Amino acid sequence: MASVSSQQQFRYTQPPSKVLHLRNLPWECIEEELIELGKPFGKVVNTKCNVGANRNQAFIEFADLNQAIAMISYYASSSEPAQVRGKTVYLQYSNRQEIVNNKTTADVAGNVLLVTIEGADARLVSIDVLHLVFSAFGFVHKITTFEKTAGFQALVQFSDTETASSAKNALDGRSIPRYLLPEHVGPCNLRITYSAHTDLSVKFQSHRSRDYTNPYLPVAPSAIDGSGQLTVGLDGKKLEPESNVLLASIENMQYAVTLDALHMVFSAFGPVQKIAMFDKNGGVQALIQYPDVQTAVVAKEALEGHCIYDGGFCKLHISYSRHTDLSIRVNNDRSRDYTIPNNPVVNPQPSVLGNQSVSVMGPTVQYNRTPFTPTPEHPVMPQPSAGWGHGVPPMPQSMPMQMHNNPYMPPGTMPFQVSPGMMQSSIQSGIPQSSMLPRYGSGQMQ
DNA sequence: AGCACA
Repeated sequence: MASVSSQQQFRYTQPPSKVLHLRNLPWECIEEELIELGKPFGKVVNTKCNVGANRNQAFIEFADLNQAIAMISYYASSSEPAQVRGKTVYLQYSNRQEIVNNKTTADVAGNVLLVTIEGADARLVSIDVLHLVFSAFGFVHKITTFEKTAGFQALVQFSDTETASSAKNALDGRSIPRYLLPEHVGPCNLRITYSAHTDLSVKFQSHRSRDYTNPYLPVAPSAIDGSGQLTVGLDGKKLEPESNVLLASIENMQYAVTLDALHMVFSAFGPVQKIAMFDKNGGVQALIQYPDVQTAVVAKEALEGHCIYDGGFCKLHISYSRHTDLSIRVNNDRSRDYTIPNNPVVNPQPSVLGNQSVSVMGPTVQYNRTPFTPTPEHPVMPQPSAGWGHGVPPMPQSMPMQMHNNPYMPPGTMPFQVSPGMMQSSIQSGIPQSSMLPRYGSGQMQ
């Protein structure tokens, strides 16, 4: 009933209303700014911002019609236009007499965000990139992704509303940093609202959903097979086809790297099934086999470019092997099949790590050592963890690493990059360090 | 730069 006549819709002079319609507002204008704008003329009793397709329109409602008239009259004759953040805004009477605030769930703050990834290549954004982006604001508990008519969407669960709000405020309307995306992927904007969810249900770790609080959650077969999904490394570069087998080459090998040392390093991310070491190009390389691609991905991302020992010694370079199952003919000091518990070891070497069991199944902690001084006998890097993924902090999750609250990068902050010195804390926390935080390109600001 | 209800 009472539909507004279409002739009245675009008349230049609307009949007065205590509701004013504002347009040409700056990006993501906030209710407080609207109140500030109207305050000199009267009492603003209601507002509605982020209206319209571009979300750059708004309404403000005064307590009294005369106050609205005062504001319109003032700016009608003022030499200075109404401005918000220095941007001229256009005012007119609304064709409605009151603001109807349909507070939807999207407006009610909660700890779960509904994220819509906009852009032609939105579905090429991997869940890992999303995790990285949102981890800048606090510990991300879970992420689920799905496709709806609205496009490619994700639900991102934080511990609390405050953390979720800080992420929403900083990221809504912004674009995912270019360097986090493969080169051929176009711009991807984030639209963020609150979800009514409080706790997401994640059954499997997969390319569609992750639970970073539960290292023991089974990995979905679909994730293991990759299903042709395009994935992106933490550095944003396109990866060669993922594999459960990693090829590690060791640079600057001042210390002999033993099979056991490699086993310890790589076991931090999951059960190592097989290792084969060999010489190539005057250096040492090794193939490390995990039971699944996921674990290998995590290990690669965490270890690439880092040194086994302090001082830049034994720097690892890791790529995916084309192998999927190594053939270990004999267990010796250069190759081993850890899936065969009692395989005789030929010419056994004294293990520098002591008498480790070779039973490896499941992410049980195998090297629960007290802190050690890094030496060739005790690689400095990977603290063994039962963590499934890089997003799983072995530390108490009730105390997620405190990131600085402002996600915007200070000038000069480098793009996401793991320097060797960060390695330890990166792995332990599972959360990017502040200096690794991505910088967010602003959405359209004008 | 021209009116919301998702």
